[in-house]
Amino acid sequence: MRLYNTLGRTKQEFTPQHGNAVSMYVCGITAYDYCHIGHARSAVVFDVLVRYLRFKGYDVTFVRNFTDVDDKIIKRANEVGVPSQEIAEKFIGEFYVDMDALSVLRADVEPKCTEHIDEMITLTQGLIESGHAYATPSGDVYFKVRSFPDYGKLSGRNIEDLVSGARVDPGEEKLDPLDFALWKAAKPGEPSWESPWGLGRPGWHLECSAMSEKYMPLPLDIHGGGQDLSFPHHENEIAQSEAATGKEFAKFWVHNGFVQINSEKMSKSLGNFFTIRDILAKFLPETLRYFLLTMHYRSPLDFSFDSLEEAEKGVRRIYTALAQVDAALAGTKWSKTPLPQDILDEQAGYEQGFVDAFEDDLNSAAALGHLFGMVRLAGRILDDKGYRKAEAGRDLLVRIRAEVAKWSTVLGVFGLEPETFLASLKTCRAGRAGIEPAKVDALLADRLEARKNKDFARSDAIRDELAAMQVEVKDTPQGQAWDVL
RNA sequence: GGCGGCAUAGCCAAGUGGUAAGGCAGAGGUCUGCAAAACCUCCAUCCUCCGGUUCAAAUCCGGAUGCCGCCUCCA
Repeated sequence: MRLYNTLGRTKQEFTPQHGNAVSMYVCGITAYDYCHIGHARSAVVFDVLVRYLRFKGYDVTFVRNFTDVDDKIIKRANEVGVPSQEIAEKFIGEFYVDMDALSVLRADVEPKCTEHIDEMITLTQGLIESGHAYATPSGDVYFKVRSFPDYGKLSGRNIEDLVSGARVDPGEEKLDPLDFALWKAAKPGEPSWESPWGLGRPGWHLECSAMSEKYMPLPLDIHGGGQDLSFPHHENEIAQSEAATGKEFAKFWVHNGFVQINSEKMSKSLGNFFTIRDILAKFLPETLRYFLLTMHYRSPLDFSFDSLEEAEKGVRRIYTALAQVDAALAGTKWSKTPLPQDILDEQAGYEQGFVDAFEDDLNSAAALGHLFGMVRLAGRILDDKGYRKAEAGRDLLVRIRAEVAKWSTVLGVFGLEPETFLASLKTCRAGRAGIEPAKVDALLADRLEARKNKDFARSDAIRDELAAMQVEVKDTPQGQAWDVL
């Protein structure tokens, strides 16, 4: 497959270095708060990448870390008045709740920073010995950026450009403003560990270098993360790891685009901030996951509840079609009517298109287009009285159903029983609209009575009343049904 | 100031130099007591603007305009 590599800024053919094995490291969360929609996007994007690589038959080792000691965690802990480790553990637990809801698979290894202090100390020591880092009198250790000539190769910056933006905070003892902390001397009230430089804790960038190398050989096949991490976090990881090992750190750098609100960055200070829970209070997890896949992973994604509602309609359309296909396949009598070749060709085209889309830089948005094509084709078969009862028509529906099932394992969407999903969706939408099902049922009973008496005026009046409640009545062969308007 | 990204129909959105996927909305139709739902069909001669390269450009190059991101913690 072709993958966009930030290192080089081009799509490149992805081939694992060692046969079938793929090593992939993705920067996980800093556990200090509930996950927001941006975390959801990153998690889903890389989840789909892992699922697709496995689908292609690769043996993927996927490592995703937890940052469980960090300034933000400590700050939060101090506000609440509990140990920082307690905050980290709580939000790691909450991370799993959200990710499980979104069908994001667990990584093979999920290392925590605090469990790899020794590795980080060893790495830092090595960097000091080789002249790439230095300790200060107060017990900090900094990486000497100018000792690493390739610094800036990922983000396309050169050292001179960076000088103007760099700054030294009061109290720092950097030899050069560009240098960044590998190890921070302990301050009162902070968690700390023994080290050759006294009590302290690791800097943020260090952990990914230490943990990725521990679990996978360098160079990594793929290193991923959000676009914002490319500088300075990933740049610093490269500097640390390559300076320490002399090996290339990662072959492919994959970065997902940001989630925006009204084309602006989401941030707590702007008040345009949505957690995964905020969204799942109103929408099904599968709707959110589908929504995230309707845009290419590198594009900025503008989030709004209106777009989510649109996505919800899309998911419903697919599941509704699948339910109808399943119902038709329950039939038993089949004719010998053949299907025209162009219909078979069309289906083959969608199947190929789906693969091609994923092969071209994980283009889930294009792939979903082909899925809709298949579903439309199924609709045409079902709509044709001859085809829907023909063996050839049945075979095509079976083929479409199998294709959807196959891709649902990659997308992590459309894998449920259609009727189960549609029932959940109805409950979800009714809840959002504030509809009381008992009240609806009572009115429907009255309407049924009126219809038995052919009192259509009364029947229609009740229908209007229900419509005012956002309830839409449908008269089906099986009787009355309702849905949310 | 430095680095980078994006501009495609009413809205969302894919698009790898060869003649504009898909979704939502909208219109027509089938069905229905009438509806709704569902399904079918239709819906951009054109891709922000101006130049250029090419037999051929939404796609490549140059310029303009607008929006956004990174350079400080950030998915």
